Amino acid sequence: MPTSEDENQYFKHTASESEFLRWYRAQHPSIDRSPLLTVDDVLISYRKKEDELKLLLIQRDTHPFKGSWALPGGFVLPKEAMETCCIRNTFEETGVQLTRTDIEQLYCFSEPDRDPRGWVVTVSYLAFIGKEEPLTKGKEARNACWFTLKRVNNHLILTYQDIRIELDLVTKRSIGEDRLAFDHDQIILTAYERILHQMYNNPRILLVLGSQFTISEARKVFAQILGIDFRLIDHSNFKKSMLKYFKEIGESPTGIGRPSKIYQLEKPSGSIL
Amino acid sequence: MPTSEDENQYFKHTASESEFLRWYRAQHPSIDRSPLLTVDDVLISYRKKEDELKLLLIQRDTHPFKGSWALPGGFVLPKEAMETCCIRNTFEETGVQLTRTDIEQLYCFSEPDRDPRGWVVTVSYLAFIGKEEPLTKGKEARNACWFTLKRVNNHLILTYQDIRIELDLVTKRSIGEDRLAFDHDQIILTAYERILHQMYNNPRILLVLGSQFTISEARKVFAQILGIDFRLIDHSNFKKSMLKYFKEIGESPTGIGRPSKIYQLEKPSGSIL
DNA sequence: TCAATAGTGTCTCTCAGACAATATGAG
DNA sequence: CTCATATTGTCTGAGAGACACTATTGA
Repeated sequence: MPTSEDENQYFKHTASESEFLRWYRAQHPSIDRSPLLTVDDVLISYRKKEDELKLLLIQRDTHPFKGSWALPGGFVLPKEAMETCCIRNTFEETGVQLTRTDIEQLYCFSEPDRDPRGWVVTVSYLAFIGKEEPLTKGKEARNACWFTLKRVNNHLILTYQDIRIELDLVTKRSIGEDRLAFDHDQIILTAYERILHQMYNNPRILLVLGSQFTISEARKVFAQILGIDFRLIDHSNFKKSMLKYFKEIGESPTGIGRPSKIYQLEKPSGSIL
Repeated sequence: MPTSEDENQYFKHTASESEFLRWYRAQHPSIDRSPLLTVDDVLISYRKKEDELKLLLIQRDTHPFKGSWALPGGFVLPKEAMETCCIRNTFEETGVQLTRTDIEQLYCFSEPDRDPRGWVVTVSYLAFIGKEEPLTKGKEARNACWFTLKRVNNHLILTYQDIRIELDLVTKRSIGEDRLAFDHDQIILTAYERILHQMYNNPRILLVLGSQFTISEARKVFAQILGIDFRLIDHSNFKKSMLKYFKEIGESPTGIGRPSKIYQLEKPSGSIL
C-alpha cells in the first residue's frame, strides 16, 4: 500500500515523534515479525593542516531522532549486498565515493529495542578516507559534516562548531547534552577499539593519509588515535617498527627542516581481524 | 496465511527441491523485499583422549540442501536478540547449552544469493565447548554429530565415519564430493582464521579444555589448530609465553612421567577482536 | 648563525626460540 | 635402572624503547 508523498513528508518531518512512530509501524505491519536491515558507516578522515581526525556524521531531518546527529547509512535494498548498500548510502548521503576495498565490516548490532520504529538490525562498516571530498547534500537533504574526533583520557570527543558529543570508552555510553541517534555511540566506540587493536599489526588507519605520506605524518595520526602529543612517539623507534608496512617512494623538498622521505602503505591488506 | 502441517511436511521432506523452493517463496512473498535473518553457530570442542578437535554439524532433513551437513542455526524469532537466538537454536538442535559469555560474534554474511530460498542474511557466532555434552536429537529431528577437525597443510578436513569434507584455506572453497550446505564452508574458514589470529593474544580456544588443564594439553590443542605435531611446540617456551593467561590451581598426580601442574584460563576475556 | 625538522646510530631490556639439565613416576 | 613426561634453567638473536647524534633547510 503505497502512501502519498505528502503524507510521507508530513509524518517524517512535521508530525510529533510519537505520531510518526504510530504511522510508521502501521506502514510496516510486519516490522515486529521480520527485521528491517540497515547499514551504518563509520567514515574516518584526517586533515594534515589542522592535524585533526574527522568523523562523518549527518543530521537527521526526519523522525525518529529528528535533529540528532547520526552515522550515515540506511536500509538495504531488496537483494542488495551489504557492501554495495554501504557504498551507495555513503555516496547518496554525503557525496563520498567508496570502493569495496575501502570498507571493512565492523559488527552486527541487533538489540531488539535499538530502534524505536521496531525491529531493525544493522551491520556497521568502517572506512578510512584518504582524500577528503567535498560533502554534498544528499537527496534526503541531510546535513553531512566532518566532526573533529579527539581522544582525551578515556573519552572520545566529537565536535563541530558548538556541538560537542562525548563518549566514555569505559562505560561505553554517551555523556552530556548532545547525544547521537540510535546506538551509534556504541558503533563508534566499537570502531575505535578496532582501530586501536589493528594499529600496530595492520595500520589501515594510515589510509587516511592518502596515497603518500611522511613518517611524521603517520606519527601524528597515531598520536591522535592514542590521544597523546605526537612528540611522545619516538620518531626513530616508530620508523623502525612501521617500516615493514611502508614503501619508500621519494623525497619531499617542501617545508622547514631536513627534507623527509615519502612513503606509501605497502599493501592496505583487507581487514584480517 | 498459516499452512497445514501436512503441507509443510510434504514440501520440506517429500517434494523435490525445486518444488519446495517454489512453495517456500510463495509462502514468503516478501522474501525478496525484506530479508530473513538467521544465525549460524560454529561450535568447537576437543577430546583429550583422542587428541582431536571437533566441530558440530547437523544433517539437514529438510529442503533446501536436504541431506547435506550444515552448521546449527536457524531463523531469529520476532524481536529476539541474535545472541539469544544463537543459544536457543544450539540447544534445540543439538542439546548443547551455551551462555552469553560462551559465544562471540564472528561475521555477518549477506551475499544476496547465498540461500536458494531468497534473501537470507546470517550472523555467525563462535563458541568453544569445554564439557562435551551428549547430543540430543532436536525437535526437527536433525542428526547432530561432532566431526573431527584437522588441519593438513592448507586444508581443513572434517570427518565423521565415512564422510569427509575438505575446505581450502587459500581459495576459501570446498573441495571434493561432500559439500556443506549454503556458504557454511566460508563461515567455518572465517572461524578458523579468527581462532588462528587470537590464539596468542587471547587464547579463548583453550576453553575447549574445560575448567582445568595442563600445559601439555594446551600445547596439544595449539598443535591441532596449527596442524603440526605437538612436540614441535617447545614445552618450555610455550609455557613461558602462555603463563600470563593461566592461573595455577594444583597438581595432577595421574599418568606416567613427572606430575604436571594444573591451570585455569585467567580470564576468558570476551572477544576483543 | 640558529631553530626546526628529519634521519641515523647506540645502548639496554625484554621476550621468543633453541636447547640443555633436572625432577618424578611407571615399568 | 631406564624410559617417558614435565619442569627448570641457560644462551642467543630480534625487536622495542630511551636517548644521543648528525643532516638539511628556512629565517
